Amino acid sequence: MNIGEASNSSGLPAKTIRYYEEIGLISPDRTDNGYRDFSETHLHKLAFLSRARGLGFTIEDCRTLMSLYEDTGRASADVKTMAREHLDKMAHKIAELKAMQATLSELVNKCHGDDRPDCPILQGLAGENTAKGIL
Amino acid sequence: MNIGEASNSSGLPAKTIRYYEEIGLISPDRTDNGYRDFSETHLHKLAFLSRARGLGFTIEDCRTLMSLYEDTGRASADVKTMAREHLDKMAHKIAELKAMQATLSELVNKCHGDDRPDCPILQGLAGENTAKGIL
DNA sequence: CTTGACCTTACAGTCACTGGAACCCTTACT
DNA sequence: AGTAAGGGTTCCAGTGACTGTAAGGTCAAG
Repeated sequence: MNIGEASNSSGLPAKTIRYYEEIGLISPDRTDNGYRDFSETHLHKLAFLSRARGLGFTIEDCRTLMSLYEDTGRASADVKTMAREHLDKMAHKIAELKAMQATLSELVNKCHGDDRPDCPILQGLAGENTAKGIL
Repeated sequence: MNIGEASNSSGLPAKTIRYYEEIGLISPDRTDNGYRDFSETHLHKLAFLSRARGLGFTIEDCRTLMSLYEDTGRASADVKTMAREHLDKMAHKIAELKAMQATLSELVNKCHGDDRPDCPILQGLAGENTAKGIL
């Protein structure tokens, strides 16, 4: 199976699959003409990577997760620890985004948004309403 | 005022301020010895940039926001539009993260996390529970 | 025999910094 | 006058995870 089909099957762009090979996440065979040749096992790995990336794990996390997956003697605690650390990071990121969202929403609500230059958003960015403690 | 003080005053690392100069976001003067020299106006701009970046606006957004800030004939509608587009992106990002969080949480809850190899998290990543429609 | 759709590599670009090397300037202390 | 600490300067490379592009090889159909 060549890279186009592997791409369709995994949902990963062909470019990404080549990149994954370059960094050693996957090692497809080669046919005589030099084309990459993906087996079912390779497709399985690509799907695994696609899901792990889709959950926001870093490439290095994916590398670790793959090796845990292939290590039948792993301890599930190790996987759970990684996952929880990742959940912590996500929660942190969400909180950060929500804080930004709250601040900007407040400024947006104050801005009449017409053709006049008066603009609470710019004033907020310029620090002109520190008294109100928004930013 | 040299770059160290400008950094303290704005909260931006000196390296970042140099970078902002490099990309034309700010143009401090120079003293005879070649050191950057920041005026009050420059500090004001740096604080503006720091707040805008802190709200997640991209560098290019910051460039636009700065020029709107300096254009006393601007229409507040233009600023509001940018801000709303940014809010949309943030909302989208938050939703994405929450979806990941929900999926991974579910897997984590199923994982006993001990020294045995059986691991629903890895099974999920491997696509072994598509029947349950988690991933 | 050519067209079009595939595949290959290699290199540059993205975004917003960050780290590091090598060097210059200023101030304080001996 | 020497020196050491703690500024500052430039330039280049690296980060993460791709993505774009150029230049070219391969394959199946008409």
